[in-house]
Amino acid sequence: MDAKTIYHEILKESNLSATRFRINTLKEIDMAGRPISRNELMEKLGSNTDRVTLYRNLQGLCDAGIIENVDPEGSGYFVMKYGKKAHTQHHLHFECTACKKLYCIHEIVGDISKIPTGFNVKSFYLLAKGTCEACSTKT
Amino acid sequence: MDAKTIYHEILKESNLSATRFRINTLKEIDMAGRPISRNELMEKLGSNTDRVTLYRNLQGLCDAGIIENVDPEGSGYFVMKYGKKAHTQHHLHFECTACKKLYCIHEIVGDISKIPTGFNVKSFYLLAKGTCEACSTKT
DNA sequence: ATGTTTTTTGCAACATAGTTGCATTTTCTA
DNA sequence: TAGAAAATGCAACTATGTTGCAAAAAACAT
Repeated sequence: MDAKTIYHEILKESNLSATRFRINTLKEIDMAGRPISRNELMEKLGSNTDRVTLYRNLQGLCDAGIIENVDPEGSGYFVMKYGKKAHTQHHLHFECTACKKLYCIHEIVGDISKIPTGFNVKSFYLLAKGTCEACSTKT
Repeated sequence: MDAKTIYHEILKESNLSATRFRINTLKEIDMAGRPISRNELMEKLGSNTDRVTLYRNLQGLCDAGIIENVDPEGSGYFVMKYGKKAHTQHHLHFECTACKKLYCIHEIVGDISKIPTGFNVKSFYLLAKGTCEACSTKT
């Protein structure tokens, strides 16, 4: 089963049409192996990619539970949910302001249960910003 | 000493001109008593308020250390820093998606020290979203 | 208090991010 | 493979944030 067929299967399992656009999008997200931004996706998919179609498909893939947006505050960072070790929501994400990459820091987690009663929590994010080791050591 | 004079003094201490715009802006932020968004500020200051001037002044007031943006990820929530109990950065903020108000949840704090070495941390945020008690109980 | 200098304001224009509607194309189904 | 259903790509629009500059306001020296 080649790569194209894998994503075809994933889409079919969620009752989504296996369009070329969706297959290419999933392939790029999966190959990145880390949460990837819309802008980086645009670059990988080709600069002539339609912005609207990308927005709509990323939203649709999130709704279907195939991918996940781990940083809905900014412009979004998307990661595969399917078939990988669960990308649990409540660890820290570190965004490098230089290279724009997002790192998962599993050493720091949040405990929603300590939020006072009365608040109806829908989402919970831990985010740090700064420069990663690679960017910090550049001259 | 009336209210206007108080803000005049605060501005002068930071070597900022005590303009009507800045005094009104500080008054609204102070009266809110909680972190207030740019949009809410615009409403309070009057819909004919210039967007550019508001952006520039909020930035300037932050730079001067008079106010603080507790959510620089989204569109920003501003709170008085001066003369109040310190608004420490590392507790959770809860944003109500219905009324757009931001609540400080001091029960949950983050521990930056657990971030692995190599990462050069500049900022650190904890954010939850959902509905607050008032909005949750509305029909 | 008044005139001069400096800073701030308000406007026009621009840039980026995200959304909506719709005709055309692609994918699905029988 | 033909018709039905869904997705794509385009134009246009909204919201958010930024830059440059002339006019107005504030600060300052006299």
